[in-house]
Amino acid sequence: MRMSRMFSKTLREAPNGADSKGYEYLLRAGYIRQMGAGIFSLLPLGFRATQKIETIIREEMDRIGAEELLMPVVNPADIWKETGRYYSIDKEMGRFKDRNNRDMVLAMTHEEAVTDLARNLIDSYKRLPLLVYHIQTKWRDDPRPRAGLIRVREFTMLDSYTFDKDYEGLQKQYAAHYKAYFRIYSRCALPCVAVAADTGMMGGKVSHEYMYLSPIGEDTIILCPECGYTANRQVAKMKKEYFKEAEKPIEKVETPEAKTIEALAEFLKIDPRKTAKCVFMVGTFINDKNGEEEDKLVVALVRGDLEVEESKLSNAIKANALRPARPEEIEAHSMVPGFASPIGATGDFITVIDDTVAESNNLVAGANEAGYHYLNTNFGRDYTGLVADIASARDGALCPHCGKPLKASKGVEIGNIFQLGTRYSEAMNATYQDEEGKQIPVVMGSYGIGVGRLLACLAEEYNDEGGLKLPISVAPYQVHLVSLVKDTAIAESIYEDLTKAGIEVLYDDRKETAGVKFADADLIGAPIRITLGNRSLKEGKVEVKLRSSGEETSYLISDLADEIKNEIAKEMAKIEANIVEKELED
RNA sequence: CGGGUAGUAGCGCAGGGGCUAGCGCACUUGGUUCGGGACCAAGGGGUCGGAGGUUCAAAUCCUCUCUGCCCGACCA
Repeated sequence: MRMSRMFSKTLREAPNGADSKGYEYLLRAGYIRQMGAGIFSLLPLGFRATQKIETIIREEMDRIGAEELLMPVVNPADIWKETGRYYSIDKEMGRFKDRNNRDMVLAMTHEEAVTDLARNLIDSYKRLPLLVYHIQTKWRDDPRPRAGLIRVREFTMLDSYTFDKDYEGLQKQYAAHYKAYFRIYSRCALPCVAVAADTGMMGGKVSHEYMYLSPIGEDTIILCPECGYTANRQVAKMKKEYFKEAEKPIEKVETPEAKTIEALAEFLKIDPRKTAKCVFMVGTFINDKNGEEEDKLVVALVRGDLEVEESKLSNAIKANALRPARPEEIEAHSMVPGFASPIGATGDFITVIDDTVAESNNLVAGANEAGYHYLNTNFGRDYTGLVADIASARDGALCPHCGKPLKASKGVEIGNIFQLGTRYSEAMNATYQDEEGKQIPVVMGSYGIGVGRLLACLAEEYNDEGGLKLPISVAPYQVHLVSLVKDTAIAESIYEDLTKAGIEVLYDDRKETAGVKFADADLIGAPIRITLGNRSLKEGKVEVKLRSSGEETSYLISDLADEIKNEIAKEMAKIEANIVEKELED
C-alpha cells in the first residue's frame, strides 16, 4: 500500500479522552476512529490487524473441528422470549419493532439463534457432537463504554457453540476450547491467564475467563503465586477461619456513635473479626415468563473484617439485579442503619449469611436501636437465613487450595468460555433422540472472544514512546518501506519486488521529510522498517530496522526480497516458539 | 441512572457582553531545504454543539436540550 493513497492520517497530538497509551496510539496511528460513545470505525490499518486476528481464530477453530457459519444480527424477539432473556436482560439489549410492529432485538450473543437452528437440525444422537462458530457484530448497549476499544457497544466477536449428548461430551469440547484459546492468544503474542469466572447473564455452571493482566483492566483477578489458583474476584474463594466457642447469652450494650465496624471494634476493644457486619441491598427478581419485576430487601451478613462480594450475593439469591438499599427501605423493616442486624427485624426480606458468621459464635451485632449493639449473637439461635459464601476475597487473603496469601491484579477480559448445559436447550426444546428413542435436551457450551478488545490489549502491551509495535502475526503490514532519495525509481522497484514476493509492504511514497516519515513509521509500527537512503545506496544496500528491538542491519538490494522473507520468518518463529499449549485441569 | 468535566477550524487549545473570532499543528500555492516531526512567504477553511430567551449588541449572560470524556452504579 502506498501511504499517499491510504485512507488514513496520523495525528501529532492525542485526541482528548485518549487516556491509555494503547488507545492513544491506535487513534494517532490511524487504526481507528470514534463515531460515538462505544462506537468505532476500523480504518484500513485497524481492519487489517483485526483481519489477521480473525485468521488466527479461524485456523485454531478449524483445528478443533469447528465449522463456520453466519447468524443474523437482527433476531425476532420470540426466541429471546422463549429463554426469558428478553425479560431478564434490561436496557443492555437493543430492541425495536419492525414495520409490522413485531418485537425485534439486536442479538448481543447467539445462544438463542443457534439453539433455534439446533432444534431443527439435530434429531439423533448420531449427529452429535457438533461445533459451530461465527465472527460477527454484536450490539450491547453498555451503560458506560470506556477506554477506546476496551469497552464498546458495537463490536466484533468470535462466538462458538457446542452441542453434545451428555456432560462428558461437553467437557471434551470445553477442554478443546480452553486449549485453543491459549493457542489463539499466544499466536497473537498476547499474554493472558485463564481464571474461574462467574456465569452472569449466560447461565450455566462452569466458566472460565481469559484475562490480560493490566492496570487498565476493570476486573479484579485473584491469583495464588504459590499453587497457581486463579479466579475472578466475583467468584474467588478463600480459606476462612471460624471462631467456634460455647454460646454465651445475648447481652445488649450501649455503643454510642459506633456506626461503623471500626468505631465499634475500637469502642468495645475487640477484634473486628468478632463482629457481624450487616450490608443492605435491594434485589430485583424478574419473572422469566412474563417479565414482571419484584424488589426485595436483602440483608447480607459478613464477618466484620470482610466485605460483601455482590456477585456472590446476587448468585446466592438468584437476583437479576442488586443495588444498595436506601435508608428508608431499611427502616421499613424495623432495622436501624449503623446499628443493624436481622435480630428483631420485621416484614419480608431475604437474609444471607456468610459462613464466617454462621460458623462463628458470640459475635457483636446491631441491636436495631440507635446507640446499641448486642454482644454474643449466634446464628441459628438469634437469627436465621440462607448460608452462603458471599465474602470478597482480596489481596492477602488465604488461598483456598494451599493456604498461602493471594494476590489481586487488574485484568481485561478477552475471552470467556461457558458450560451452559441444558439452560437453552430445555427452554427452547432442542432435543435429540437417544439410543432408546427418548427425547433428551442437547448439552451445550458457548465460547467467545472479543476481536477489537484483543487488538486494544495488544496495543496496550506493545508500544513505546514512538508508537505501536504490534507483533508480526497481527501487525497490519509486515514491512514499512521508507524512501529518502529523490529519484523514486529504486524505491518503486523495491516496492514492486517485495509485493510480488508476497510481502505485505506499506510504502511511504509521500513527499515528506525524513523525520516525518520515521515518526509515522514508528507510530504505525510495522515490525520491519526498510530505509532507502543515500548512505547505504552507494553500496547498493538498504537499511533494515526491527521495530521491536531496534536492531539494525543492511542488505544488498539484489537480495532484499529473500532477506526480508527470512526476517519475517524469524519474527514469526519467535511467536511460534512461544505458543501456549495448556490443558484444562479440573 | 447519579456525581464531575468539557463542547470554538481536521487535531490540540486560547478568547468569557462591543468593530473582520484567534494561536500551534494539519491543509493549499510558490521558493529554499532534504537521514528523526525543516524554513520563508502568500493563502483556504468556523451557523463558537442545538433551541429558546435577556440585550442597542451574545462565542461570551439565562433557561432548556443534545453529545463526548472521567468517577460510580453497571457489564460476557
